[in-house]
Amino acid sequence: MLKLTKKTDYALMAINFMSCQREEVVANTRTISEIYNIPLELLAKILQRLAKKGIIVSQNGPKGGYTLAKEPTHITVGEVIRAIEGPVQIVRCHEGENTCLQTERCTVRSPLRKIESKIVELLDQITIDQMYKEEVIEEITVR
Amino acid sequence: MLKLTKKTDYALMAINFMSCQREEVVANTRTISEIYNIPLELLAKILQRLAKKGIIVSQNGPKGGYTLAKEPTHITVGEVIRAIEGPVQIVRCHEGENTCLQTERCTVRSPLRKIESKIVELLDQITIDQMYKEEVIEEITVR
DNA sequence: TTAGTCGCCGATTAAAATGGTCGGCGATGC
DNA sequence: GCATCGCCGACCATTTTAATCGGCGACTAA
Repeated sequence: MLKLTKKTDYALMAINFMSCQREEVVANTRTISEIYNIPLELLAKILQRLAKKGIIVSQNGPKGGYTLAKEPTHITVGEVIRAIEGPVQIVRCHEGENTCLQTERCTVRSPLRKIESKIVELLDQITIDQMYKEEVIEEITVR
Repeated sequence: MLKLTKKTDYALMAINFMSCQREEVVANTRTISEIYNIPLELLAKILQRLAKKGIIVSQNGPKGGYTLAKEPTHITVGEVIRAIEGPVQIVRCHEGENTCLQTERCTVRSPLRKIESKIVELLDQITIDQMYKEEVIEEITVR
């Protein structure tokens, strides 16, 4: 269906929240989960994944939580999507791996891959802080 | 996961097949299903949907089948995707309809919609006959 | 130093979307 | 009129996604 998972939505919300905090203010999972009505355990997992991918940093112990690992101007939407969902693939089977029944005569895989790379290019151009500036997105171009 | 369904893959394969036929040659479901190893009943449904959406035309009776309703230069990838999957929505909930728990404070819907429209724009620029010309896709640009 | 807060992780269940199947009907050319 | 094809709705199977549970271990404030 060419759509993002809820996990990705949650991830973007959380990152946006952190980007609105002052530097060095740690955001804990519970707070974010309550503000946005996101199931706590689910959000916890998502944040852990983002931390593992180096997009956010965790701080343990009481008064612990998360902060952004880098400036909102250096985190791209594509990066977040890949952290949560893995690589963007609009068609599932790749050249090597695949065993789908259409393999031999598949006429769509290769052309769709090119379209896919255009989409990835687009997603990698948009940073978190740009997302919230209408004008900016209007002006984004993909070569 | 930001990916197309198999149905869409099948639809594109079928349309590509028809576009390779000479004008006025009807392609029947069984033939296409055998060439590409697509389950017959499933393909049948897909073609019916494409016909209903005016992308292909059906011809009933023995020796019946389908032909393209218009030139391959006038069928876009976006159009085919919408025919099979409905409107492209990278985030599920719309402004009006939605009842999701994050509605009140959702910070991602609106920005993601803008990205979505960029993707749609891209898909609507690529026609079936362009899909198979590498150079062309390389040159596609989204404003 | 220790208790409570919080992150970390794997396994499991529930819900939704997708893929694929079945059976009957209607049109039409031979 | 009958075999061949498209048409259609209902159904089941599979896969993906969403959400939950339970236990562990790290850290730091008191």
